[in-house]
Amino acid sequence: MKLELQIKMNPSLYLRDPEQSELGKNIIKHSIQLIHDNGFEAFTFKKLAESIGTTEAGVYRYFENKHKLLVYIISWYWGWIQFQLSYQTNNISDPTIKLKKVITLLSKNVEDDITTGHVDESLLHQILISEGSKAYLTNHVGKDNKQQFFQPYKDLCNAVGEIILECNPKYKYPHSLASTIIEMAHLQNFFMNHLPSLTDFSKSKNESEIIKYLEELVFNTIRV
Amino acid sequence: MKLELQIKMNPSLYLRDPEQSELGKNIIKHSIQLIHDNGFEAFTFKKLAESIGTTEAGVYRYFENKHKLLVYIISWYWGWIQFQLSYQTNNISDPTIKLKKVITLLSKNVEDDITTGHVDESLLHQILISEGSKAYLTNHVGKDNKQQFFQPYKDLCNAVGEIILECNPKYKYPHSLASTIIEMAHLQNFFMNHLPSLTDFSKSKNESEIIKYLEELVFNTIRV
DNA sequence: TTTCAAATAATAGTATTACTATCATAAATA
DNA sequence: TATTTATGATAGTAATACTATTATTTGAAA
Repeated sequence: MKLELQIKMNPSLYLRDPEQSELGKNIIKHSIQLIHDNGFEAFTFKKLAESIGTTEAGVYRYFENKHKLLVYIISWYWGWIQFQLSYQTNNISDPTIKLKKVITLLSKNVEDDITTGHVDESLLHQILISEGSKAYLTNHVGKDNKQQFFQPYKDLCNAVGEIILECNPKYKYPHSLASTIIEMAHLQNFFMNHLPSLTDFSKSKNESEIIKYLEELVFNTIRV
Repeated sequence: MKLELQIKMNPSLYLRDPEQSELGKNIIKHSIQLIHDNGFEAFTFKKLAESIGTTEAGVYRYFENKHKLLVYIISWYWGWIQFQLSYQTNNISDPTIKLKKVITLLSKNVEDDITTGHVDESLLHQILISEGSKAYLTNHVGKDNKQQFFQPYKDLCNAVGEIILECNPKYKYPHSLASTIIEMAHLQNFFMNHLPSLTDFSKSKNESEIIKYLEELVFNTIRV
């Protein structure tokens, strides 16, 4: 028997559930590849359809527009990270170790998880770095938020906030620090690779330095 | 005699210098207003031209495309912030006070600077919060970087890094911490207003809380 | 086995966007 | 006065982001 990890998605994100058909799974798989390769701006449903071997109309039956598709795969990623987090911190009682696991999980280049057939988590991680903030940096963020599009991100932020509070129950900014960790794990990675003078990791280009930087930042600020 | 602040811009960003004509200044002024009001995605040269009372072709004589125009106004903003920074920290010797000034300058809602006729810095500050990262989160970041499009941002990051080193010459991540401060001053503001559960400032929606959060973060991490 | 509904494929069409090109005119300058 | 330069007016193109229609396939219920 094969174990398959299923992540529950917000149905408002899609018109037809892409997990339920081959075409749907192909849409997810090829979207991830194309957005990774050419960036979200250059990504169109026409190119996606060509890459799959279907038609534009076929894609539109699954997703209203490319923004919802982006939010879908990003939500999927946060759901997967949330699962990794609870899996990896299971049975660990020391909150400091848990928090270090969080930082590492968010910063380190991910390996493809074979239990999720059509999703390449390594590519997804790269997409999150370059395109992640485009999910919410829009004019319609309020509307999207009302439809719970960002729930997986918020859930993760809450979970990380909880761990921060376990480390120091008196710390006043657990959610802000959590969102700072999450965002900076990605942004410092982007800077390291594309605008290295905005970081201090230029020579090695290794995520372990980002982890050190973030650990120092986080543990110095919560140990007041 | 009227004092006018002129910020020197990278000529590769424009085809014709917008500072040198009324139409050019109008392009900057109305771009800022439109991008602020509707977001960068909804912003088009056609709408801009209509808003000014010129034609699309007229705008294209100044800027090759809307992305370069965005990078232009963002660069302008960083240049202006850099000037504010050196002006406000002039004659201050205590690096701790300087660094606090930096955090406040980046976090606090800006007031319109009357010495810059056609630019509304308050709107620009809002644009930086919602659209700032779109300047570099592109496929062509490497090409843009080679053309020095992000020099004003890097210069600011360096200047802040210098102040951090004045506070603690042994601190290992001055540039990463500088870029973290700059980015988080904006991002926490965005979250506070649009996704409040990612922060701990929900009730007040006041920038002074972001300042407190960042000060605690920064001074705890550099005082090792 | 038929039948019937659902999913998909094939094709066409529209409004908008992101440009490029051309030509006339007005203003500035030599 | 001649001439360069900026602007205005208009047109046109390829691509994007969709919507609509019809035909075909597939797979499950009757």
